[in-house]
Amino acid sequence: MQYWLIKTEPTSFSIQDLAKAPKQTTFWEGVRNYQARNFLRAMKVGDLAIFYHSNAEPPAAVGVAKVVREAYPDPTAWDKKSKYFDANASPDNPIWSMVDVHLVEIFKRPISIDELRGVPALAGMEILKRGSRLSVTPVTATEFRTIEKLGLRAASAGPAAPAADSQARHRSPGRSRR
DNA sequence: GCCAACGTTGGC
DNA sequence: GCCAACGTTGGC
Repeated sequence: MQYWLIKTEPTSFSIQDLAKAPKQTTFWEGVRNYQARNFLRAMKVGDLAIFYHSNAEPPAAVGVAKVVREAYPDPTAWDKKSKYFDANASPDNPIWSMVDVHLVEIFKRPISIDELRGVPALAGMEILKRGSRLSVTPVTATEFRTIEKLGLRAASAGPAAPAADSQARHRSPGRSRR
């Protein structure tokens, strides 16, 4: 049993999309990085993954998904109409893999990257490192449980609890670079 | 919109 | 096989 973190841009595919998908299951297609692909191939049925929204406001861990089918060829690689098309891939030489994942739970509140960074037990996580770009990374059992526990804890009363539709918040101008 | 970090590409 | 140029990612 292994734990993972899978990253997606919610404008492309969000955990809400997964909740609405048939059988709340989807193909995790489009991974086009060898290291991430190799992690996909190491996934076993029953493995659990933190579902993370990148390029979101805020970037956050938003739920948990479960691997329900192990790696098999990703056909979008030889679909010329797909944005994931790779001219070097073919049914005979798939190159890229995907897994199927099923929704386990949507967190009661998103755990933002800022909050994750504030948890000492999560300090070693790949996703929190500057310049981390891998869309699939392993996490330890402790990291997984720590994030899940935060996510399942009801939002505390007060302004810190973001409403589900607070996406319209815009960035403040003039932020200084670190 | 900016730009650091990183992977990939291609000339040599 | 090196490495500069280039493209992409993703937090800010």
